Amino acid sequence: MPAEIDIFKQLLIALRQILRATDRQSKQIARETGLTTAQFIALQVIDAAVSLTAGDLARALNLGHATVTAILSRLEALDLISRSRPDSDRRRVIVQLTVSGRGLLDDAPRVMQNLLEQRFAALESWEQLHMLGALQRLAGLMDARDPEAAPVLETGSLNRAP
Amino acid sequence: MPAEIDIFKQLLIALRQILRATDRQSKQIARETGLTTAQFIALQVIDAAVSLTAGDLARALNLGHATVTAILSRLEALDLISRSRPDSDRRRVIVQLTVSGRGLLDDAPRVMQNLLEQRFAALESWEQLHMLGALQRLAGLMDARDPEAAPVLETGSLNRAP
DNA sequence: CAATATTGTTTCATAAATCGAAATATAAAT
DNA sequence: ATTTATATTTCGATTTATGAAACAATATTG
Repeated sequence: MPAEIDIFKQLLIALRQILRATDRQSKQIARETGLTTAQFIALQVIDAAVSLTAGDLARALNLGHATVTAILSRLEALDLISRSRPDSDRRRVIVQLTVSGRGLLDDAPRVMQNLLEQRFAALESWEQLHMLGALQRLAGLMDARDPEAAPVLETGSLNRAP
Repeated sequence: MPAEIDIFKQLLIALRQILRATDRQSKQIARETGLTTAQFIALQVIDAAVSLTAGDLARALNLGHATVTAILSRLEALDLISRSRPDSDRRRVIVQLTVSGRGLLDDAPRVMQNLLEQRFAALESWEQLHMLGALQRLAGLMDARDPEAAPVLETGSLNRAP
């Protein structure tokens, strides 16, 4: 039985490495754009979503509503996002990128992601699929609910606009 | 070429799912132990390392020295860690878990990790290796340096004590 | 219809995280 | 002995983060 435990430990080690790399990346890019990490990540999530409310954002970031309100206020003051209340339900606040916000993201030096993309593209096709399968499987396993229900399109309302 | 891009996008989606799940997990456990997220994660890293200094910790967490000093001071005030200057080099501060610190980690409800461990253990052996291989490969790809140099034991001085 | 409950966001107060720059202390180098 | 480099802390200032309470709009239901 020691073998199984060891494999799991190694899995956690690899996972931590990935987490660390991702974290480092976010912080670096945030610094280069002049934003804080939280602000930059929020901006990315807003960009990735077709349409989302303040509450959606709080859920997506695992943050409290109050925290998100503060972050949004700063991003709004920087003219990177806009808030508006839809007539359909005037309690909601829908959040959107402004032109400046989109510009910032477009200009953001995505060196790390591009590097990963390049390296990934250099892999054999079968290995890409392999890796994707493994990651999706893992994501399913980490889901608090049914591990078999690993819906690829499960990101809240986070389907990128075309 | 659209196929390759799509696979990469899906990879990023799965990655974000994993990141989100991990984040949610950390926050939940931290709350249940009465610590903040930053404090709990720091404690985990300290635990995982055989021996580490304040600077090591800052590096491992991708945080500034000043930040780590503050976190350590709070953990020390809670009697969860201890600081000491070794005679060999009295500039350094080596950080260690106290008995209480170890106790807290042992008692911490690791439900999510246990859940993952269970589900992972339920996989076929070949699939475990599969997944591990894919994760290690990905971790290598995300390394800012040479992607081929994906040393499994590359965690700074973070090799868990036996 | 009106009273009530629910939902979504913001305000408020407070603690902690975060950073850069400067200060301090030790070690290493010349 | 000076100088240079390393390691941590202190200081000051902003941002993050949270829960509770306040508000506003919608939904429910009696």
